[in-house]
Amino acid sequence: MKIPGSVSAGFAPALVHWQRRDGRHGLPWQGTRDPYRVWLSEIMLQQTQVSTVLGYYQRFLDRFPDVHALASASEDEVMSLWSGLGYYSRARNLHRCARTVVSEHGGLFPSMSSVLATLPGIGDSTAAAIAAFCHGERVSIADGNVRRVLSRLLAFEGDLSQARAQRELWQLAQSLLPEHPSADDMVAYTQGLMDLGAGVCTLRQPACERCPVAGLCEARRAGATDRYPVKTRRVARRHESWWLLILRKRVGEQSVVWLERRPPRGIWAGLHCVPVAGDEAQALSAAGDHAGAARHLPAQAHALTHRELRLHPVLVDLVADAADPAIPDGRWVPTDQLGDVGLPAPVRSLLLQLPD
DNA sequence: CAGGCGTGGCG
DNA sequence: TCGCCAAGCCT
Repeated sequence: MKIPGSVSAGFAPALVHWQRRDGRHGLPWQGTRDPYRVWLSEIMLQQTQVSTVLGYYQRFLDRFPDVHALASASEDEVMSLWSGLGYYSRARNLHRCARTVVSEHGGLFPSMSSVLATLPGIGDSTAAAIAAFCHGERVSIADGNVRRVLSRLLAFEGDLSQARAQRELWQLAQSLLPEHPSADDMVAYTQGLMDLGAGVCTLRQPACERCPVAGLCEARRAGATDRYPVKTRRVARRHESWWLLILRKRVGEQSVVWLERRPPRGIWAGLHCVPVAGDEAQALSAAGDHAGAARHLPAQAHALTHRELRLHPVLVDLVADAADPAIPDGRWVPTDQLGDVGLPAPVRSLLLQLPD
């Protein structure tokens, strides 16, 4: 695809100028070139909105002020701080990445995006963001904002549900970069792409009247911003029912619940969780002799990207001297220490609101 | 390469 | 309620 000369010449300067005047400047990961802080923010922001990340980011920085602190932590502590943020492989890769940076790079993040992209959890887009923000490297990010902004700007007809079209659009993004940018230019340009996508060139009802490049936009000229980005594939969401077995007992003043570790792959991989069964009979059989005391709590829906879960919590109170459940790899966790383990969001919320 | 992987917000 | 998706990566 060929880019009109006016677009390739005008886009980057207009975007840089606009970002400096009207873009976002107060986010906690802005105004620094510390690769650790930029990296942490970029990982958290993968598929996650700014408003969601804010609280997690500050807590992480408070606990792990630098890459050494993070590398020295246990994986469980990292997971507990990540709990609720989702896409938990990001947290494990974050931890692995910190250890790799310390053990193989002397505690310093590599500068070049191509080297950054070899680290766990850092793909091409995140590598570009880090290198552009920290060192002004002339590389383009390729996130959802860029795909939407550029597919409209160029009236790009490729189907972005296919990898090939995404690669093609990324090439176009590279060709739209400022020609001879200073480091500050690359920071403003990269941030500008994100700011434009997040606040102006939005999915629904884009605010073209506030857009600095509306005059260059092909979709706008055709009055067809809603046709882009082109995406055909739909997400098929499977419905499943899960029974959550909550085993609880009193130990002195406090109560404890039985948690096991989720398998290393799949949903909530590696997190702590109450035992999960595929149907009611299995759940009650896991409760063993105590199944008679089972209380069925209200079912709740929980949507994941590819599945729609219907969660059926079953609460069983055991006597204080009851034997441990015949479930491997589990342990009793005091309810007032649930904040210290990585739990899936619905499980955390469930355990925090148990009836007496 | 297509599919798997969380959660919350929005219209 | 439902579908879509948000600063994507890994296998």
